[in-house]
Amino acid sequence: MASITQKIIDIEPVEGCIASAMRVLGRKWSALILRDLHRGPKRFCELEHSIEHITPRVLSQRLIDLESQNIIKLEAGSYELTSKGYDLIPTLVQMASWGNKYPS
Amino acid sequence: MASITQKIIDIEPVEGCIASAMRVLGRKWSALILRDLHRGPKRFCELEHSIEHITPRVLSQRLIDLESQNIIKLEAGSYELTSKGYDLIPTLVQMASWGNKYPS
DNA sequence: CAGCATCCAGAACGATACTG
DNA sequence: CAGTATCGTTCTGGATGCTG
Repeated sequence: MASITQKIIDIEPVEGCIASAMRVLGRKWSALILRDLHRGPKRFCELEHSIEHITPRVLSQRLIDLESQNIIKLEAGSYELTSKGYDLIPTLVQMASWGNKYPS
Repeated sequence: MASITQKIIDIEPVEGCIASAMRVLGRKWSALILRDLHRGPKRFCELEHSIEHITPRVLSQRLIDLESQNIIKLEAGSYELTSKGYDLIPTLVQMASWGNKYPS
């Protein structure tokens, strides 16, 4: 009982907050970039190689998006997660576990 | 240390799983519809009224999407979450809590 | 009430080629 | 290496009006 109530309370007033997360994660490749950077800093070309099929144009766009939202930062030629970006990892884990339970 | 390693292991092999979740949550209004249905079954016009600014066309599209993915089902004139849809709530809560911590 | 049909504007993405 | 420039397509969603 309490847990269901809790969930409602958690979500109820914060639809804008869900939208905030979606602004970060809602575009193609974003989650993959975060997953990659979660393992450690990477340079542009490293990301380009580890994320199959992404084009430099889109990678560049996504990196600019994420940087402008302070999810990642460019440090000495490498991109790395900020703490704000790192805090998104639990959400990614949660999504992955759902996707794992219900493969499509 | 262990927790970081754990996270990497959780995410590493399942990029397709994150994509699965994004196919559900990645469209506009989807999260709001799930949040609403999480409180209980609702009819078309109830959703239409509780979700401000959504047009019937888009609501209809989203409902069809979600139903075809077995996230919701139509039961006696009302839409309700399936267990698959209900299992998405923790992700929504996680996203909301992130968005709450970092308001945009 | 519960949608569906049309039309349209803009965003998002992909392919390819090019530059400092 | 680290991107940027151009071009074209597809995808999305908003506006509006109609139907059983």
